Amino acid sequence: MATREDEASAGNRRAELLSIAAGLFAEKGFKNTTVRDIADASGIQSGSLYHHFDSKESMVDEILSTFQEELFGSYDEILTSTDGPRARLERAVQVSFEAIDRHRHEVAIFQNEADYLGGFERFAYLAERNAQSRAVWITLLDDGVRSGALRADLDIELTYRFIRDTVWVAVKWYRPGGTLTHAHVADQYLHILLDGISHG
Amino acid sequence: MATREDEASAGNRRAELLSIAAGLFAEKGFKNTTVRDIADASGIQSGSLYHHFDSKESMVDEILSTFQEELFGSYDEILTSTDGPRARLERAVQVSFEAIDRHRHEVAIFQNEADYLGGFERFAYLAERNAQSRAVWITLLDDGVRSGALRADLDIELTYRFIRDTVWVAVKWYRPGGTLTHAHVADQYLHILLDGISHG
DNA sequence: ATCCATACCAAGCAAGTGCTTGGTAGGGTA
DNA sequence: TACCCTACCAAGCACTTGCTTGGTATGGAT
Repeated sequence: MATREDEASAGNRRAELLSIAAGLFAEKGFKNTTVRDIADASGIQSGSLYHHFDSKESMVDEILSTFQEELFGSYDEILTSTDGPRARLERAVQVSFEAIDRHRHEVAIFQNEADYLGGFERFAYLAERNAQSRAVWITLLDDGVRSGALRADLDIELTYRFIRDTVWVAVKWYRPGGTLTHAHVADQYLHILLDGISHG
Repeated sequence: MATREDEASAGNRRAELLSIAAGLFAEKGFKNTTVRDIADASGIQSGSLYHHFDSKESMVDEILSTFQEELFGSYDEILTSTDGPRARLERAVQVSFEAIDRHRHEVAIFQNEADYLGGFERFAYLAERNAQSRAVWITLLDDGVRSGALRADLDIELTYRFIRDTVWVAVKWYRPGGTLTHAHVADQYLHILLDGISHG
């Protein structure tokens, strides 16, 4: 019978391999990363990966779905909070930059591969998550306009796209442990987004 | 001896094949597009591509370098113009959205593949172009702050990244011929960037 | 001592990859 | 007529790809 330690160590090895794979997928792209790349980086043979995982696809599947479950948990907390519209918008931005800080590989994979992977039935949930994310931001922006916190003449759809794009694309240059903290980047970004860069 | 018509028709076929390749590279990625994909889309055999081009790499090379030559020509015009700092910043944003409108495949390829291709000596110019682009925006932002057109407390480096990212990432969703014109998108974007989305 | 699950290796297969080769149809040139 | 250039085809080569197979070492449970 498997003890708790066995499962933990088995889970650890799985998690370790997934983490290595995530780094490679993020850096080189999913299709451009071979199972031999992952195996080499893990110090094992390529065939040995198939003891832990069904396929290369199932690896990226597990990486993405696990991450998204956590991220959308955070969004749900914001939507159900009692904070004001502006505070909730700020919180959503901060949470997103936190995600980039803590799960940059996962964010990068989602940004780079969602289009390609979305073509497979198995990854249909990626499109659903996209729609869910859009709903979150549109809600926050609508509430902001209705409450008077945001300009009434905003093009909500375009504003949503600009926010989404600017937030997530930061994964291309943000590096945890550098001089910029994710909180600082979020602050600066919110300053630009809310007040603009123009003088006065 | 080759007549002018021969060269034109030869050039046309080349350009046609390059355009088809650019569409596929943009849609599926460079590595993920096979020479057979390009050949099929062109209605010829894969081997026949090698009558026109040395390699798959040389195709994407020609696509990217041609586009960048044109784009940076536009940036140079802005830098040498006599307009004020704010007008030049607006013009740079507009020119960039025009590029997305007219050369979305090329922009998409550059956005998606610059990291991967940049690893090859042949594509070292991509990094140079990136530095050149950064110099353009930093100059415009510096001039803006010095002239008083932009806030004095701006984090120039972060602002540059936000502008660059937001402008170019629009290639992921902008489609020419849709309800949104590139000029409208540029206007809305500048409105957000310069004045912010906050009320008052 | 026996058993068994975990984690791995060594070898290789079928499909797909970029690219090469030898050849041909057709239209202009000398 | 003889020649040549452009644009292509048909076939295939060397290599890489994801994945499979049959086996082994290790360590804990019975």
